[in-house]
Parts: sequence; C-alpha cells; structure tokens
Amino acid sequence: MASIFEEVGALVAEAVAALETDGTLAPGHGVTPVIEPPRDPAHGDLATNAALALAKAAGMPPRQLASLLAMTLARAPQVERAEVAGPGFLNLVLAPAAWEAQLRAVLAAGDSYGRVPTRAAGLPVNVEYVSANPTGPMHVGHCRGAVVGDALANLLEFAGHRVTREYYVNDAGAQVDTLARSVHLRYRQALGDAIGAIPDGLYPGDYLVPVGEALAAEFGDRFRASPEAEWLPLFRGRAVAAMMDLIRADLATLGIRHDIFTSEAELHARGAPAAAEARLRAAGLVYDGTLPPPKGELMEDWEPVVLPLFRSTAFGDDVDRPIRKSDGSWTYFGADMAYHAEKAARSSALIDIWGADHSGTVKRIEAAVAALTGGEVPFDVKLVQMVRIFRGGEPVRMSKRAGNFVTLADVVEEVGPDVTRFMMLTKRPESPLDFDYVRAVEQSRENPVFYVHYAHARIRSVERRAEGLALAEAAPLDRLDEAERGLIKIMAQWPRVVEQAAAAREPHRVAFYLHDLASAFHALWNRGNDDPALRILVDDPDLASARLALARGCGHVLRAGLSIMGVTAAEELR
RNA sequence: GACCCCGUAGCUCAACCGGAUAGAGCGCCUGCCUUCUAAGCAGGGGGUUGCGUGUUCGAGUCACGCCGGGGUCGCCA
Repeated sequence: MASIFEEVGALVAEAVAALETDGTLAPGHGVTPVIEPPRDPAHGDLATNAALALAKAAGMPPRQLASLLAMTLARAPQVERAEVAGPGFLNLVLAPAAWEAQLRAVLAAGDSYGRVPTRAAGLPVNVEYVSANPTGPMHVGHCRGAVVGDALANLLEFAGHRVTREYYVNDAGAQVDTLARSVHLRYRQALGDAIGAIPDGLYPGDYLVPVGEALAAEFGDRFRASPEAEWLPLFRGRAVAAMMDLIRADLATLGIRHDIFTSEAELHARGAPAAAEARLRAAGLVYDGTLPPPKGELMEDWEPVVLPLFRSTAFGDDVDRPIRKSDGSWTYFGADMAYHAEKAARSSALIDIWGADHSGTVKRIEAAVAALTGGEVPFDVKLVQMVRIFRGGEPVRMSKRAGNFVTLADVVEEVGPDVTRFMMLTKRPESPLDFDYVRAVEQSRENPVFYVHYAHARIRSVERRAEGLALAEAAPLDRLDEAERGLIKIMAQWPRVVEQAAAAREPHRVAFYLHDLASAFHALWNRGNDDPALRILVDDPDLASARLALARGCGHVLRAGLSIMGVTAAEELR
C-alpha cells in the first residue's frame, strides 16, 4: 500500500490533471507539488503548495487556484475537509477512516513497513566507510564513521537500493613499512633481545607483541639480524593481516561487516594507477608541471620539481595535485584516484564516509571521479566530525602515538553496542559529538537510547499481558479517538522519513524520528495514568483490541527504525 | 594566506529537494504515582536563527560579502 503522502499526492495530481483537461491550466508546467505535514496541526493533516507553485503557469492568483483544487479534492473519500489558507496553501484534513487504513497497512507490513522493495536493475550503491589504516586497533574516532556508514548502508537497503559495503585497506606506503619495522622489533623481543624503549617513529602499542611472537614461533631467528630487505615484505604482509583481523574483530563487536576489502597494494600490483593516468593524460587532465610552494607554515626544504599533476584546478581545487612522487612511486592520491575509478565502474553511485581531518582532500578526489567517469556516477563524500570522549564531564585523553588511546573496543565493552551505535547517530555527522560514558548509560529521559527502548519495552509489556486475554479478532479501529489517531499520523510519516533520509544520506534522521515517535507513544500511555479508562487493555474487548493494534503498529515502526540504526529493540528494561 | 565544517532559547541539539506562528531535551516554575513500568506525562516562561545585501509569492534553509569557533594544507598517509 502506498504511503499517505503518495496516496494524497496522487489525489492532488488528479485534481491538477482535471484543471489541465478543462483548460484552466496549460500542460507542460513541469511542477510537482509538495505534500507535507504542516508544522502547525491547525493547518490540517497534510498540506500542499500546489496552487502556489502552479499559479504562474495558470495565470491565476494562488488562492483562486487553490479553491478550484479544493473543490475537487473535497470529493475524495479520504478527504474530510480541504481548506485554502495563507497565501494559497491547501490544507487537507483526512477522514478518520483514511488513518485507520494507514494503521492496517502498518500492521500488514509489520517490521517491513516503510521498506521499499529492492530494485534489481542496475549496479549497487557503494558505501565506503571505516577504511582505517591497518596499523592498529580501531580507536573511538573511527567509531563514528563506522556507525554512520553502516547505518547509512542499512538505510539505503531499506529504501530499496542494493548496497556494497566497502573498506579500502591502505596496505601500501611508508606507514605499513613502519608497521613492519615495529613488528620486527617485537619479533626480536620475542626471541629474547632486549629492545629497550620503542624508538620514536615506530608504533609502540602492545597489540604488536603477539604478532612478533607468532613470527618468532614460525621462523625462529632466521630474520633476527638479516638485512631489512629480506624480511620487510614478509613482515609487512603478516602485520597488515594481523591488524586487519584486529579491526574486523572490533567492527564485529558493533555488528559491522563489509562486503569487500580492497587492497591498495593489489591495486598497484594490477597497474590501476597507471591505467587511470593514461586515460587522464589522453584527456589532457594530467600534465607534467611544477607546483607552487605551499602556503601556510614556512617550508625550508621545499624545492620546485617537475611532477605529473592532475588538473584538479579545472574542478575548483586550489592547486593541481601530484599523482606520482619524484622517485616515480605513486602518491596516496594517485592510487586513490584509480581506486575510485574502479569502484565507479561497478557502482551506480559512490558514497565515502571520511573523518573531517581529510576535508582538504575532498575536492581533488571529487574532481578525479568527475574526470574519470565523465560525471556519470554521482559521488558524495560525507565528512564525519570528531568524537570527544568524557566520563562524567571529564575529558578522557587519547593519543594514538602514545599507544594508550581509547579504543573502540573499550567503548563497546563499557556501554554495549546498542548504546554506542545509537549515541553516534544522535547528532548530524558534521557536528562534533561529545560522548560521555556516564550519560550514555543513564536511564532517563535525557538519554535518547533509553527513551526509545522504554517505549518499545512498554509496548512489548502490553503485548505480553494481552496474550492471556480474550480480545476481538478484527480490531475495530474506528473506536480509536483523536489522540490515538495522532499517533497513527506520526507512524504514517515513516515511509517519507526513510525516503528523505536515504536521499539526503542522513541516517541520523531516523534516530530523531524514533525519538518523536517514542515521545508520542509515552504521551498516549500516560493518559492511562490519569484516567484508567484510557489505558490500552480496558475491559471492553473491542476497544482493547483497537488500542492494542495501535501499540503493535507503533512497535513495528520502532523496530524498523532501530534495525536501520543497527540497534536491538529492548523487550524489557528491568 | 587558501579550503572545508559549524554558528538557532541560559546549555545540548532539531527543523523533511525553500513554506504558514522556528521545535525538542536539560535547567527553572506549576501540577500528576493504592500504575498497564512516574526510568514517565501535562502545563508555563524563555528567540533580532552571528551580521549585512541579494534571489523568491515566501529564506534558519539558496547566492555573495563580512564576523566568530573548529579542522585541514606538503611529493605525508
């Protein structure tokens, strides 16, 4: 069944078409009227700007056009009243039966209410998220991008897209060589060498100790004193594999699993950057040139050098960007460019979730994708701002260099995956987030996780209690009152929330919507505290079954939303 | 210097491709527990949406310019 917005949208479209038929309105105006719930409930259940948007095409004042539309719309059985308001808005009050039908649709669809059937045609949407460097366990800073990316992938699937969840493994370059050297030190340590303090520039974390021990057990002292060239590739491979195991285990604690891990090293091995360079050279977008000296802090060692440059300035970037270094090896950007070209070839759209510290590189990669796909594949980079972690208002320090950083595992262990995921989605990603261990587990209205769980637990409690009662089979939903229909109206917005959150790539909107829905449910529930006749399970079996159906429907929507967020719906809170 | 993000109630934040009188929570004030879980609910007070100009029937939302906070800048990763 169509959502209430689609249903009313169709009615409005019919009314507009009727005006075209009788010549009031010339066809071909290209206007799609917006149907939305008005902010002010006095403006009815739904409002449309159709007359405002079409006034120019009709050559008629908006209010006059609106009253023509109102006359047609008022004849529809779903519409109780159609009123012209303000500059030419058309406010619609729907008949109670229309809302009862919406509740029946929710109950029929169950937890799938609002889900769009998967579109089989075309390539999947690619969401790349986490992509943390394989040099250690995940820290809390990675956590937000991980949750936002995963929830976004869930949301897009719910909205009918096929989705590929992808992780780009930066297993090439200097940092993984550093990792390998750090592991070699731990390997010597495992063989009994006194290694002393970990030198500056190497990774100090204890998590490398077992990696060194495993290598010692397997290879004995074969690489103890041998030249670096003999062990570096081997140690690098083992270290990266071990780090990726750590990272996958961290992600698993949050229920996150990627479909594809793409290796930067393999990308180089199959010559992808060179292929991308050739295409861009042919298009005149890569040339050999010299960069101007960097602005900002003074760079004493800077010297002009001729390098292959990507013409990102043609796409709004400040300067052109080198794709290879003076020694001929690829820059990070050179590989990343090729990687995105490969992803674009197998995707209908690309979405990257990045930490805000990479904001400076967005333009060049957007430029590269536009250049390599001819603008055919939409590409969005969503920047996620940093997380600051607190305990009872006191900042908790983290420092990856010192090796004593707050890990993702620390957070999940302390507050659990559900709270972690929910909290990461309680703000727009582009706002910095303060995460407080104490407040995150607080059981109060102030805590949105708890608040939504509490609503669901109340519904489950009533459902359990109702199991032993003899209630009417088919709930007579016309017994519901105005306030109860108000809850249906909020539930009926769910398909639209899904559609718009998916289009905007903003999973946090689901969290906010669930909070609103839970709030409406709590309000209804509490009427029963003031007046026992307003409780759900009253003596009248017809009325009880109708109210139970309402609560059940609300439970379905709460579970649908929580499943997108990747949060378990609590059965009870004790 | 340049680029990116942010600026909305005392605080933390919303505001659905631009829509009508900008909404929640916290804190403050006033009510509601022999309960279907009061871990909650109802009501009250609180705003020049940082400033300005422009586009529009209509701007917190779009454009441009300022101001303020944060982040970034490299042949790094």
